[in-house]
Amino acid sequence: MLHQQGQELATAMAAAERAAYSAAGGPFNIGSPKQLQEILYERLQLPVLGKTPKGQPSTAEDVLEQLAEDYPLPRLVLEHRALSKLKSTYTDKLPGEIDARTGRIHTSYRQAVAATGRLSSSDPNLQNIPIRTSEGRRIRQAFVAPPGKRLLAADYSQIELRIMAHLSGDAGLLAAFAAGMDIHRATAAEVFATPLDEVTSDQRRSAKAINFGLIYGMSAFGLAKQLGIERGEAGRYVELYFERYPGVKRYMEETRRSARELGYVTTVYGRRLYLPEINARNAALRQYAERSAINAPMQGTAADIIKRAMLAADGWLERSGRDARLIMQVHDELVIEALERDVDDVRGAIIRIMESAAELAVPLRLGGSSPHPVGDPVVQRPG
DNA sequence: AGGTTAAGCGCG
DNA sequence: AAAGCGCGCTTAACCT
Repeated sequence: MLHQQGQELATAMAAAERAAYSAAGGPFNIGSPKQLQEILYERLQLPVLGKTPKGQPSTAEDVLEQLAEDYPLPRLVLEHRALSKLKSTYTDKLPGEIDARTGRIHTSYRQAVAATGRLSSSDPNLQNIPIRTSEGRRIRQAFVAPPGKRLLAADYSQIELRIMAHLSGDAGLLAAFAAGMDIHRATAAEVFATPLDEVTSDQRRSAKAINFGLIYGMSAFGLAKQLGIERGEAGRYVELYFERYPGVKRYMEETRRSARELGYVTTVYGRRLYLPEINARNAALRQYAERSAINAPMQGTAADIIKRAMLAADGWLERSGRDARLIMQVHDELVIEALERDVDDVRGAIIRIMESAAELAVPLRLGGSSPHPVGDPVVQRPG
């Protein structure tokens, strides 16, 4: 199955490569940043829209994406890169990771790597198996349950934004989650002063970028870059957001203040992240620490919660006496393997356990809208 | 030959 | 001056 996809990827890569040579006016190593940089910025004289940390003209994805609007070569390079990433990292490698004794792929989780308390997965990393593109999703189809069993995947819906609502106590955000609203749509309606059912897809997309940006401590500059709009306009979005959700603004300010005073931030369950550079004179270092201060309580609390859910789920599965177990964790998602005949029971229990793993000021809910994951039935709430 | 770093990109 | 958090893996480029 992966072998077949590998062949197809190779063919598509060769086609993209030939087209790229034609657009570049001659052959070159398309995988070589140095050669590509020469072709783009010296031979073809394309505008330099970004630099690498070392000051070289960047050939990174977001830069090439912008250049692709006006020139043919960048799109072909991006296509080739996407295909090459899938083939080299997944299609070619995963078959060799199958354990001879179990016939399965086993990852290793480490508990003391990620600063926020997340698990990290390696050898191989099973927390970055493709899903965002259709070609990438094909790789997931290789992950299947043994005969008579099924895989269940259950992921939290917007857990970090729910934690932001909990931590900030913002009335508008709490109300939106209490009402079970589509949070990005609700944000768009507020920021753009539009009735909920008149929110455009563009407005929702912008609101989504704002919501994610908030979790990451992003500035108006970063938002502008992300949305491809003027900085002033991005600044107005942020201003409007904070007017509509003043509790969030207060929370962000208080988090920075407290981090400066204490030198650390904490999650809801008390995990600390120390930020020695929060008072640095060097602005870049200090601002990085500030963004970490904003992000860590939300990312870290989510990590705490899913760990509680893992313990509860494992306990329930064990006590239930069923032939069912936790297979893996992907930050806000658990994957369970169960007998076909037990699937409905296990699904119900997992939903209950994950949703009650923490008592926040907003309900915890599981996702259901996104087509999902590893193999088969996505765990959804009925109705 | 073997190790390290930089650039890039897969996921949440 | 920088500008969006947390990871791990692959390839190219550079080094010993």
